[in-house]
Amino acid sequence: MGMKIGEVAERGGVNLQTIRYYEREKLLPEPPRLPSGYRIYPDQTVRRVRFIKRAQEIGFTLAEIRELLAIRIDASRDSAEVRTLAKAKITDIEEKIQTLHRMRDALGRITERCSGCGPTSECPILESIDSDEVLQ
Amino acid sequence: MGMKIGEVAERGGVNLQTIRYYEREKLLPEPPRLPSGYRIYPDQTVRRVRFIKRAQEIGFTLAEIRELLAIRIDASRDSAEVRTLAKAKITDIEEKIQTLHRMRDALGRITERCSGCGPTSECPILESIDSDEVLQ
DNA sequence: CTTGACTCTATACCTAGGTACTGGGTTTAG
DNA sequence: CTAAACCCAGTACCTAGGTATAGAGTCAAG
Repeated sequence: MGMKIGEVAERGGVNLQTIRYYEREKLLPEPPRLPSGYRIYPDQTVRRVRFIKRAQEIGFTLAEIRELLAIRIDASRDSAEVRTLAKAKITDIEEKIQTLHRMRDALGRITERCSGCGPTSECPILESIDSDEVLQ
Repeated sequence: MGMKIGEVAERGGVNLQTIRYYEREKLLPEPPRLPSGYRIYPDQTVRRVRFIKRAQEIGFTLAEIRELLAIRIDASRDSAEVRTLAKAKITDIEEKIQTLHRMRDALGRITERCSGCGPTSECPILESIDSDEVLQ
Protein backbone atom coordinates (compact mmCIF):
# COMPACT_ATOMS: atom_id res chain seq x y z
CA MET A 1 0.00 0.00 0.00
CA GLY A 2 1.76 3.11 -1.22
CA MET A 3 4.24 3.60 -3.99
CA LYS A 4 7.21 5.83 -4.39
CA ILE A 5 7.39 8.35 -7.17
CA GLY A 6 9.36 6.16 -9.59
CA GLU A 7 6.67 3.50 -9.61
CA VAL A 8 3.90 6.03 -10.14
CA ALA A 9 5.80 7.47 -13.09
CA GLU A 10 6.46 4.09 -14.63
CA ARG A 11 2.94 2.79 -14.21
CA GLY A 12 1.49 6.10 -15.35
CA GLY A 13 3.65 6.09 -18.45
CA VAL A 14 5.36 9.41 -17.80
CA ASN A 15 8.72 10.76 -16.79
CA LEU A 16 9.44 10.94 -13.08
CA GLN A 17 9.96 14.69 -13.30
CA THR A 18 6.52 15.02 -14.76
CA ILE A 19 4.96 13.75 -11.55
CA ARG A 20 6.69 16.47 -9.54
CA TYR A 21 5.75 18.99 -12.19
CA TYR A 22 2.07 18.02 -11.93
CA GLU A 23 2.27 18.43 -8.19
CA ARG A 24 3.65 21.96 -8.57
CA GLU A 25 0.91 22.68 -11.10
CA LYS A 26 -1.79 21.43 -8.72
CA LEU A 27 -2.86 18.57 -10.95
CA LEU A 28 -1.85 16.10 -8.30
CA PRO A 29 -2.34 16.74 -4.58
CA GLU A 30 0.70 16.85 -2.35
CA PRO A 31 1.17 13.29 -1.15
CA PRO A 32 2.19 12.27 2.36
CA ARG A 33 5.89 11.79 2.96
CA LEU A 34 8.08 9.34 4.75
CA PRO A 35 10.31 10.77 7.50
CA SER A 36 13.04 10.83 4.86
CA GLY A 37 10.97 13.17 2.73
CA TYR A 38 10.10 10.52 0.13
CA ARG A 39 6.64 10.96 -1.39
CA ILE A 40 4.24 8.07 -0.88
CA TYR A 41 1.34 7.73 -3.28
CA PRO A 42 -1.94 5.81 -3.16
CA ASP A 43 -2.85 3.53 -6.06
CA GLN A 44 -5.35 5.87 -7.64
CA THR A 45 -2.63 8.37 -8.42
CA VAL A 46 -1.64 6.20 -11.36
CA ARG A 47 -5.17 6.43 -12.76
CA ARG A 48 -5.15 10.16 -12.27
CA VAL A 49 -1.89 10.51 -14.18
CA ARG A 50 -3.26 8.44 -17.04
CA PHE A 51 -6.42 10.52 -17.07
CA ILE A 52 -4.35 13.67 -17.41
CA LYS A 53 -2.44 12.17 -20.31
CA ARG A 54 -5.56 11.00 -22.10
CA ALA A 55 -7.25 14.34 -21.60
CA GLN A 56 -4.22 16.04 -23.13
CA GLU A 57 -4.38 13.76 -26.15
CA ILE A 58 -7.85 14.98 -26.90
CA GLY A 59 -6.86 18.59 -26.75
CA PHE A 60 -7.38 19.78 -23.19
CA THR A 61 -4.73 22.03 -21.70
CA LEU A 62 -3.46 21.42 -18.19
CA ALA A 63 -5.54 24.39 -17.02
CA GLU A 64 -8.68 22.81 -18.43
CA ILE A 65 -7.80 19.44 -16.95
CA ARG A 66 -7.36 21.10 -13.58
CA GLU A 67 -10.93 22.38 -13.92
CA LEU A 68 -12.24 18.99 -14.95
CA LEU A 69 -10.63 17.42 -11.92
CA ALA A 70 -11.99 20.15 -9.68
CA ILE A 71 -15.53 19.30 -10.69
CA ARG A 72 -15.22 16.06 -8.79
CA ILE A 73 -13.14 17.23 -5.93
CA ASP A 74 -14.25 20.48 -4.47
CA ALA A 75 -17.01 19.64 -2.05
CA SER A 76 -17.39 23.19 -0.82
CA ARG A 77 -19.15 24.30 -3.97
CA ASP A 78 -22.80 24.62 -4.62
CA SER A 79 -24.08 21.69 -6.64
CA ALA A 80 -25.80 24.06 -9.06
CA GLU A 81 -22.38 25.47 -9.80
CA VAL A 82 -20.96 22.00 -10.22
CA ARG A 83 -23.71 21.19 -12.69
CA THR A 84 -23.13 24.41 -14.63
CA LEU A 85 -19.44 23.67 -14.92
CA ALA A 86 -20.04 20.09 -15.91
CA LYS A 87 -22.52 21.11 -18.56
CA ALA A 88 -20.12 23.62 -20.05
CA LYS A 89 -17.50 20.89 -20.27
CA ILE A 90 -20.02 18.55 -21.87
CA THR A 91 -20.64 21.15 -24.55
CA ASP A 92 -16.90 21.47 -25.24
CA ILE A 93 -16.60 17.73 -25.45
CA GLU A 94 -19.52 17.34 -27.81
CA GLU A 95 -18.04 19.90 -30.16
CA LYS A 96 -14.80 17.96 -30.22
CA ILE A 97 -16.74 14.79 -30.95
CA GLN A 98 -18.52 16.48 -33.87
CA THR A 99 -15.25 17.66 -35.37
CA LEU A 100 -13.75 14.20 -35.01
CA HIS A 101 -16.77 12.60 -36.65
CA ARG A 102 -16.49 14.90 -39.62
CA MET A 103 -12.80 14.15 -40.00
CA ARG A 104 -13.34 10.45 -39.69
CA ASP A 105 -16.11 10.48 -42.29
CA ALA A 106 -14.02 12.46 -44.73
CA LEU A 107 -11.13 10.04 -44.31
CA GLY A 108 -13.56 7.15 -44.64
CA ARG A 109 -14.73 8.48 -47.99
CA ILE A 110 -11.14 8.65 -49.18
CA THR A 111 -10.39 5.05 -48.27
CA GLU A 112 -13.64 3.83 -49.79
CA ARG A 113 -13.37 5.59 -53.08
CA CYS A 114 -9.81 4.58 -53.67
CA SER A 115 -10.00 0.94 -52.89
CA GLY A 116 -9.00 -1.07 -55.89
CA CYS A 117 -7.11 1.69 -57.64
CA GLY A 118 -3.50 1.52 -58.69
CA PRO A 119 -1.00 4.32 -58.10
CA THR A 120 -2.70 7.52 -57.09
CA SER A 121 -1.72 9.31 -60.24
CA GLU A 122 -3.77 6.77 -62.16
CA CYS A 123 -6.73 7.01 -59.83
CA PRO A 124 -9.15 9.57 -61.23
CA ILE A 125 -11.47 9.22 -58.28
CA LEU A 126 -8.87 10.28 -55.73
CA GLU A 127 -7.64 13.01 -57.99
CA SER A 128 -11.13 14.36 -58.37
CA ILE A 129 -11.83 14.71 -54.67
CA ASP A 130 -12.25 18.35 -53.91
CA SER A 131 -9.11 19.22 -52.10
CA ASP A 132 -11.10 20.73 -49.29
CA GLU A 133 -13.31 17.78 -48.62
CA VAL A 134 -11.46 16.74 -45.50
CA LEU A 135 -11.46 20.28 -44.29
CA GLN A 136 -14.70 21.56 -42.79
CA MET B 1 -10.21 36.99 -56.43
CA GLY B 2 -7.24 36.77 -54.13
CA MET B 3 -6.66 38.15 -50.67
CA LYS B 4 -3.67 39.57 -48.96
CA ILE B 5 -2.29 38.03 -45.82
CA GLY B 6 -4.13 40.30 -43.39
CA GLU B 7 -7.51 39.24 -44.68
CA VAL B 8 -6.62 35.56 -44.56
CA ALA B 9 -5.52 35.96 -40.96
CA GLU B 10 -8.64 37.83 -39.96
CA ARG B 11 -11.06 35.49 -41.71
CA GLY B 12 -9.13 32.48 -40.45
CA GLY B 13 -9.24 33.77 -36.90
CA VAL B 14 -5.49 33.78 -36.34
CA ASN B 15 -2.66 36.22 -35.96
CA LEU B 16 -1.06 37.45 -39.16
CA GLN B 17 2.31 36.08 -38.09
CA THR B 18 0.75 32.68 -37.73
CA ILE B 19 0.02 32.55 -41.45
CA ARG B 20 3.68 33.11 -42.25
CA TYR B 21 4.67 30.63 -39.59
CA TYR B 22 2.42 27.98 -41.16
CA GLU B 23 4.00 28.64 -44.51
CA ARG B 24 7.48 28.09 -43.07
CA GLU B 25 6.20 24.92 -41.40
CA LYS B 26 4.76 23.63 -44.70
CA LEU B 27 1.19 23.65 -43.49
CA LEU B 28 0.29 26.19 -46.14
CA PRO B 29 1.79 26.15 -49.62
CA GLU B 30 3.82 29.15 -50.74
CA PRO B 31 1.31 31.46 -52.39
CA PRO B 32 1.94 33.46 -55.56
CA ARG B 33 3.23 36.98 -55.06
CA LEU B 34 2.56 40.38 -56.52
CA PRO B 35 5.55 42.10 -58.14
CA SER B 36 5.91 43.94 -54.83
CA GLY B 37 6.41 40.66 -53.01
CA TYR B 38 2.96 40.69 -51.36
CA ARG B 39 1.45 37.23 -50.93
CA ILE B 40 -1.86 36.62 -52.71
CA TYR B 41 -4.06 33.82 -51.43
CA PRO B 42 -6.99 31.93 -52.94
CA ASP B 43 -10.23 31.67 -50.94
CA GLN B 44 -9.70 28.12 -49.80
CA THR B 45 -6.70 29.15 -47.73
CA VAL B 46 -9.09 30.48 -45.10
CA ARG B 47 -10.75 27.07 -44.86
CA ARG B 48 -7.38 25.42 -44.59
CA VAL B 49 -6.35 27.70 -41.73
CA ARG B 50 -9.58 26.96 -39.88
CA PHE B 51 -9.08 23.26 -40.44
CA ILE B 52 -5.63 23.49 -38.87
CA LYS B 53 -7.05 25.28 -35.85
CA ARG B 54 -9.88 22.81 -35.38
CA ALA B 55 -7.53 19.88 -35.72
CA GLN B 56 -5.32 21.40 -33.04
CA GLU B 57 -8.28 21.78 -30.71
CA ILE B 58 -8.88 18.07 -30.84
CA GLY B 59 -5.32 17.25 -30.00
CA PHE B 60 -3.39 16.90 -33.24
CA THR B 61 0.07 18.39 -33.38
CA LEU B 62 1.15 20.42 -36.38
CA ALA B 63 3.23 17.45 -37.55
CA GLU B 64 0.16 15.23 -37.49
CA ILE B 65 -1.91 17.86 -39.25
CA ARG B 66 0.73 18.07 -41.94
CA GLU B 67 0.29 14.33 -42.48
CA LEU B 68 -3.48 14.63 -42.56
CA LEU B 69 -3.25 17.32 -45.19
CA ALA B 70 -0.75 15.27 -47.16
CA ILE B 71 -3.22 12.43 -47.48
CA ARG B 72 -5.26 14.56 -49.84
CA ILE B 73 -2.50 16.32 -51.63
CA ASP B 74 0.32 14.09 -52.66
CA ALA B 75 -0.76 12.53 -55.95
CA SER B 76 2.53 10.73 -56.51
CA ARG B 77 1.76 8.12 -53.87
CA ASP B 78 0.31 4.73 -54.32
CA SER B 79 -3.36 4.67 -53.44
CA ALA B 80 -2.80 1.64 -51.23
CA GLU B 81 -0.42 3.75 -49.22
CA VAL B 82 -2.95 6.56 -49.05
CA ARG B 83 -5.54 4.13 -47.78
CA THR B 84 -3.17 2.74 -45.16
CA LEU B 85 -2.39 6.20 -43.89
CA ALA B 86 -6.02 7.22 -43.86
CA LYS B 87 -6.98 4.09 -41.96
CA ALA B 88 -4.31 4.70 -39.35
CA LYS B 89 -5.66 8.21 -38.85
CA ILE B 90 -9.19 6.86 -38.60
CA THR B 91 -8.05 4.58 -35.79
CA ASP B 92 -6.47 7.51 -33.93
CA ILE B 93 -9.61 9.52 -34.37
CA GLU B 94 -11.88 6.75 -33.16
CA GLU B 95 -9.81 6.37 -30.02
CA LYS B 96 -10.19 10.06 -29.31
CA ILE B 97 -13.92 9.76 -29.86
CA GLN B 98 -14.11 6.88 -27.37
CA THR B 99 -12.23 8.84 -24.73
CA LEU B 100 -14.47 11.83 -25.25
CA HIS B 101 -17.59 9.68 -24.98
CA ARG B 102 -16.41 8.27 -21.67
CA MET B 103 -15.67 11.72 -20.32
CA ARG B 104 -18.99 13.08 -21.49
CA ASP B 105 -20.88 10.20 -19.93
CA ALA B 106 -19.10 10.57 -16.62
CA LEU B 107 -19.86 14.28 -16.57
CA GLY B 108 -23.43 13.50 -17.56
CA ARG B 109 -23.80 11.22 -14.55
CA ILE B 110 -22.56 13.99 -12.29
CA THR B 111 -25.07 16.52 -13.58
CA GLU B 112 -27.91 14.02 -13.42
CA ARG B 113 -27.29 12.77 -9.95
CA CYS B 114 -26.90 16.19 -8.46
CA SER B 115 -29.88 17.90 -9.93
CA GLY B 116 -32.08 19.12 -7.15
CA CYS B 117 -29.43 19.05 -4.45
CA GLY B 118 -28.39 22.00 -2.32
CA PRO B 119 -24.77 22.92 -1.60
CA THR B 120 -22.43 20.12 -2.53
CA SER B 121 -21.44 19.47 1.03
CA GLU B 122 -25.06 18.59 1.70
CA CYS B 123 -25.35 16.42 -1.36
CA PRO B 124 -24.67 12.83 -0.37
CA ILE B 125 -24.99 11.64 -3.93
CA LEU B 126 -22.24 13.83 -5.27
CA GLU B 127 -20.08 13.10 -2.27
CA SER B 128 -20.50 9.42 -2.81
CA ILE B 129 -19.34 9.39 -6.37
CA ASP B 130 -16.14 7.44 -6.56
CA SER B 131 -13.56 10.09 -7.05
CA ASP B 132 -12.17 8.21 -10.00
CA GLU B 133 -15.39 7.81 -11.85
CA VAL B 134 -14.62 10.49 -14.38
CA LEU B 135 -11.19 9.07 -14.83
CA GLN B 136 -10.88 5.94 -16.98
C1' DC C 1 0.94 63.24 -54.26
C1' DT C 2 0.71 62.37 -49.69
C1' DT C 3 -0.54 59.94 -45.55
C1' DG C 4 -2.28 56.03 -43.11
C1' DA C 5 -2.88 51.27 -43.45
C1' DC C 6 -0.80 47.39 -45.13
C1' DT C 7 3.14 44.27 -46.38
C1' DC C 8 8.00 42.55 -46.51
C1' DT C 9 12.22 40.04 -44.11
C1' DA C 10 14.74 39.13 -40.18
C1' DT C 11 15.29 38.52 -35.57
C1' DA C 12 13.94 38.45 -30.81
C1' DC C 13 10.89 37.04 -27.46
C1' DC C 14 7.15 34.41 -25.10
C1' DT C 15 4.17 30.50 -22.88
C1' DA C 16 3.07 25.72 -22.08
C1' DG C 17 4.62 21.56 -20.91
C1' DG C 18 7.92 19.25 -19.81
C1' DT C 19 13.18 17.06 -19.18
C1' DA C 20 17.92 17.01 -17.50
C1' DC C 21 21.60 17.97 -14.24
C1' DT C 22 23.80 18.75 -9.75
C1' DG C 23 25.03 17.63 -5.38
C1' DG C 24 23.38 15.74 -2.02
C1' DG C 25 20.64 11.99 1.32
C1' DT C 26 18.09 7.10 1.70
C1' DT C 27 16.92 2.27 1.02
C1' DT C 28 17.66 -2.34 0.11
C1' DA C 29 19.70 -6.59 -1.68
C1' DG C 30 23.55 -9.27 -1.09
C1' DC D 1 28.02 -2.82 5.98
C1' DT D 2 28.46 -1.49 1.40
C1' DA D 3 27.13 -0.63 -3.40
C1' DA D 4 23.39 -0.07 -6.62
C1' DA D 5 19.25 1.95 -7.09
C1' DC D 6 16.30 5.29 -5.59
C1' DC D 7 14.73 9.89 -3.82
C1' DC D 8 15.23 15.06 -2.54
C1' DA D 9 15.31 20.28 -3.84
C1' DG D 10 16.84 23.56 -6.88
C1' DT D 11 17.98 25.17 -11.19
C1' DA D 12 18.89 25.06 -16.02
C1' DC D 13 17.50 23.72 -20.37
C1' DC D 14 14.47 22.14 -24.22
C1' DT D 15 10.59 21.83 -27.93
C1' DA D 16 6.26 23.28 -29.94
C1' DG D 17 3.70 26.79 -31.34
C1' DG D 18 3.38 30.92 -31.76
C1' DT D 19 3.78 36.63 -31.12
C1' DA D 20 6.22 41.07 -31.21
C1' DT D 21 9.42 44.41 -32.98
C1' DA D 22 12.36 46.90 -36.20
C1' DG D 23 13.29 49.04 -40.29
C1' DA D 24 12.06 49.44 -44.92
C1' DG D 25 8.92 49.21 -49.01
C1' DT D 26 3.85 49.41 -51.15
C1' DC D 27 -1.02 50.58 -51.89
C1' DA D 28 -5.23 53.27 -52.00
C1' DA D 29 -8.34 56.99 -50.68
C1' DG D 30 -8.80 61.77 -50.67
